[in-house]
Amino acid sequence: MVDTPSAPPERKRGSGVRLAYEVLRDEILDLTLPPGSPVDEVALAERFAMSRTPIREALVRLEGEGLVTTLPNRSTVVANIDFPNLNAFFDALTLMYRVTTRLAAEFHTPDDMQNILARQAVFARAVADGDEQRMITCNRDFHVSIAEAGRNPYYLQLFARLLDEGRRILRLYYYPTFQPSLPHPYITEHEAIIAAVAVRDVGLCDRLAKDHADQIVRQIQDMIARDRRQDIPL
Amino acid sequence: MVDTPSAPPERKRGSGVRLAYEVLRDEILDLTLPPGSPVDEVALAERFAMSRTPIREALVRLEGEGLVTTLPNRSTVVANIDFPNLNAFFDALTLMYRVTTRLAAEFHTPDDMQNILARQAVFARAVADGDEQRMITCNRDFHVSIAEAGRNPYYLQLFARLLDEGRRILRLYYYPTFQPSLPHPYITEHEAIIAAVAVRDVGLCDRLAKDHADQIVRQIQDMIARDRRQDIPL
DNA sequence: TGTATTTTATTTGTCGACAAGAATTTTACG
DNA sequence: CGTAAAATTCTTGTCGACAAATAAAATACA
Repeated sequence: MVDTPSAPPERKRGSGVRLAYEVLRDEILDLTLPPGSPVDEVALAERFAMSRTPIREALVRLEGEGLVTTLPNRSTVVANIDFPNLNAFFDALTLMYRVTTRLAAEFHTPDDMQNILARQAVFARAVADGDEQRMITCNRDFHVSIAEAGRNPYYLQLFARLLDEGRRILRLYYYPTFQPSLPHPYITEHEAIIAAVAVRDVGLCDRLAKDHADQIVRQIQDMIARDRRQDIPL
Repeated sequence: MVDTPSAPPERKRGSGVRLAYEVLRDEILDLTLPPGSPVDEVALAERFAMSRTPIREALVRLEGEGLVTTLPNRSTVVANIDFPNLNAFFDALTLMYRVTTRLAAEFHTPDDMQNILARQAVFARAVADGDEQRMITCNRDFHVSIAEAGRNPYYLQLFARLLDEGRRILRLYYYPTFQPSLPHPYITEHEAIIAAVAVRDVGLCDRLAKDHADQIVRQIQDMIARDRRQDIPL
């Protein structure tokens, strides 16, 4: 570890919690920190070269978002993925796809459309590169940008949380299903959604969002089913 | 203030944050701490007879729920009610009423029904007593119990947050609209919802929940409109 | 007297340390 | 050799203190 041993705190005041929060959050969603793994405060404090106090505040924030679970007086662990309630997740995810896209059709501004198009371009590049990781996060960012155009912070927050949880699930079960050279179905679906939002066709947005969500849900379910078959050798 | 001056910390370890969190949360939703009022860490530390550290962790939690806003390196204040986006609030609230009641019809167990009936009884008692405060919180608890029966933690969390925000808004604008001796419309509406949930009539639940939500939204809008007319003397 | 600048004061963000509680290991005893 | 009790280690929850950043007050100056 080549860090600066004698350096005084080379970090801006107040940025400590955010740093720890963002890094931990990313590592949890990446599964770099797999579900159930213990989160040691002192180890993190050493790693980020800061005291335990900002680490704890970052953990409190992560607990509020359901990404870690704190056992009182015992260790805090990375939250498990709630498989028993997976259909609740699918249900909420589908609904949020629909309502955010509908609202985007109603309330988007020209700036929103530019933002959405930019995200879609980044996503398309990730698909072209065949980079699964970036595909997942860019897909998330694309739909978040649509939700932002819908201007409902309550939906936006829940939707973002659901998309993040989906990121964990996808990363856990991902198998390369699509040939990278063929046009990715998400690309064309995204383009259809963009067009429907642009012309403010609420009904069409609802249908397209539902189809998109259903496809993603089906994809995840297929991956899980395939995985389960391997797991259970009765 | 009759507190124990020389007493050593007469409080269980680990209960400090929860105590501060719950009290502050209640006072914010009560408008005992009105929106925009500053939250002084040292004053709270003295008041709760604890160090600033647990106070800060409670504030981080509250910030995660959007109940306080932290200006970096500056004071943290009780979050304002977002009037410009009030229709976003109404939209989300109505949707959550609908989906949670629908899911309750699908998935409720006998225990859930008992719980729901108990909450309704408590609510009815608050109505009979004409206690507006308890009416608001008991109404919240009633709908939360329905959402719990729906078994979707994502909806439950958002719904609870929306109902809490509604508690603040109602407390801000409440005028006694109903004669306490007459049967309160919410009572009969609740009873209709309970019956529809019990017989698992999803469609009826959806309609009743929507009507109920619409009525609450209209009530709030009326109160705000009445208030605005007084405020603006052009 | 009004404005700009320095000084003071207040409040936050962070730190190191200590004590309580739980998990683990060691010891005692059958 | 196995089980129960005691001691130890380890991690967390809390505390008091210090320094940075901001706000407020005081001072200088036109």
